[in-house]
Amino acid sequence: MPHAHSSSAASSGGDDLGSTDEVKVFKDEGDGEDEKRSSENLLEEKSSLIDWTESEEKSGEPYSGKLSVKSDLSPVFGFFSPGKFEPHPAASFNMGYLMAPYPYPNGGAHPLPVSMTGKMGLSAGGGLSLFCPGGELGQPPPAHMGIPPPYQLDSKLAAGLARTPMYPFPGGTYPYPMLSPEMSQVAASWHTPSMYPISSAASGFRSPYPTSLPITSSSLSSELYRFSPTLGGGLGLGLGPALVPPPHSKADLFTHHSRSQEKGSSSSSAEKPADSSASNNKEQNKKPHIKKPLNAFMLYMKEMRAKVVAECTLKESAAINQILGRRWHALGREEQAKYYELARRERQLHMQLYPDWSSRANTQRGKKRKRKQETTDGGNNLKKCRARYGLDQQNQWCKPCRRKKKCVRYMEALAAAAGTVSLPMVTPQSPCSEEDVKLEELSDASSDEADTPLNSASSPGGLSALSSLASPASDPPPPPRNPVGTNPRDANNPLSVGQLTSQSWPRAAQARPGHEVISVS
DNA sequence: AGGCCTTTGAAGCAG
DNA sequence: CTGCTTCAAAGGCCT
Repeated sequence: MPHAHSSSAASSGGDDLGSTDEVKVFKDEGDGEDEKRSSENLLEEKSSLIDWTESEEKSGEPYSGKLSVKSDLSPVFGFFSPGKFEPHPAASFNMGYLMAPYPYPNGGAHPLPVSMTGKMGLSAGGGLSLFCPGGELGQPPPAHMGIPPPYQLDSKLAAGLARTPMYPFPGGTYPYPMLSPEMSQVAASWHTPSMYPISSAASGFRSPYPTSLPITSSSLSSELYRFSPTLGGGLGLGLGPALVPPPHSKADLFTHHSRSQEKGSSSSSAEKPADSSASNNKEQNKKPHIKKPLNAFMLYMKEMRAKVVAECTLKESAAINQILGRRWHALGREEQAKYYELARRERQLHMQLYPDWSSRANTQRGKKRKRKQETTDGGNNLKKCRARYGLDQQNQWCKPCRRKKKCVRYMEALAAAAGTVSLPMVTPQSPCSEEDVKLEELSDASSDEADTPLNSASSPGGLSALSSLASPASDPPPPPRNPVGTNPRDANNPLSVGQLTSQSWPRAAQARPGHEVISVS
């Protein structure tokens, strides 16, 4: 492992093995009305403290742990939504593999009020509501309950690194709160606690892996639980509904419940393949649909969606996702690291559960393939719009051009040539909350920094290209976000299954449409 | 009823 | 190797 944080780092990046970290409780100190609606729930759920104890990492047994439930305190695992914790056989366990220390009891239900964001963070110190509420900035929570960030980002880098903005904002700047000196300090020291309740429906995390056992609430049964790699219950991976009963049958293993699948149908997804057999061929029906594991951003969205929905009146996911995308970029790197780590575990678990699964199977599924994106014209079409209307009339561009934000490349290329990075073009998204307004204000105030090339790296890969420049030699080197290491199936992958290292960052400088990283050379 | 929108990241495929 | 495409979640909107 070329980087300092190999598997050993996973055991030292904040949580000593064998030690027990007491979960810091993030509690809303505010007294607004917002608390009212969940105060009762909060009180009720301040009944447990979950301590996560990691046992020593062993080869082939990368993650075994023990979860113990205490009383009197409501746990908040950083961004992990705590909630009512039902004592479960898995509350104390020692699983052999990939058991994530993220108890997500109650399906991710969160004891803290949703709409408190308006008065936390920002109002307190001009910071983000994403950050510590109530001014409790003194001590960060455990990194991610035993999962150290891939590496410790030095504060300077954390302060300076912003990613290429994906969204237009008033003033042509991107609201990177991290650019604020205050926020840089916060970012360097804090993990974002998830302070918001997540409705059970939208809650926490879906159960991407087979679930079948009806728990208590039928409406929640498919959402709250996910099964463990051992299929014997216990803590599920990461975020989601952690307590997962063993599936009844193998068929259950391949049953995915998701809102999208259940959309418009009262039948579960498990039944759906048979229902839609008319349109699907038999082969496809035989093969249950195994969904892709959620990536880091998806996990983040899952957690934060309810919060944004609560803050905003709008419920359209498209708009919500835009906001979440902004916040994702505004998120500190350590925060993101947690999600990357979780996503990595998701993939590992998924791989363990479905060794033969390939995403190709999903793309070739009976479902009507989504329309191809401008393949007929190829990339030329994108250039046509730009050439046709120019950058100043991007509203004239065709949808795909705008959607793919090809202009970003163009603009970034120009900016790179000029030594600065300009903004991407996207349909404007007005902020829905005070927080977002503040985000924009912050970005305006710090637009100069934001426009520096250093801050233009896309997340998170873009950071890699720049981090070395930004970080002094004495700083811990970032993990090599090399392409090789990202695919656990890759034989060369240092993070192959069975290993758990701190390396969790995605490919370096992965070029994405509209999210291109400008290499600084 | 089902696709679209919208986001980021992962993975697969084509050239 | 690079770039493109699809899918993962979500829910209102649109056809």
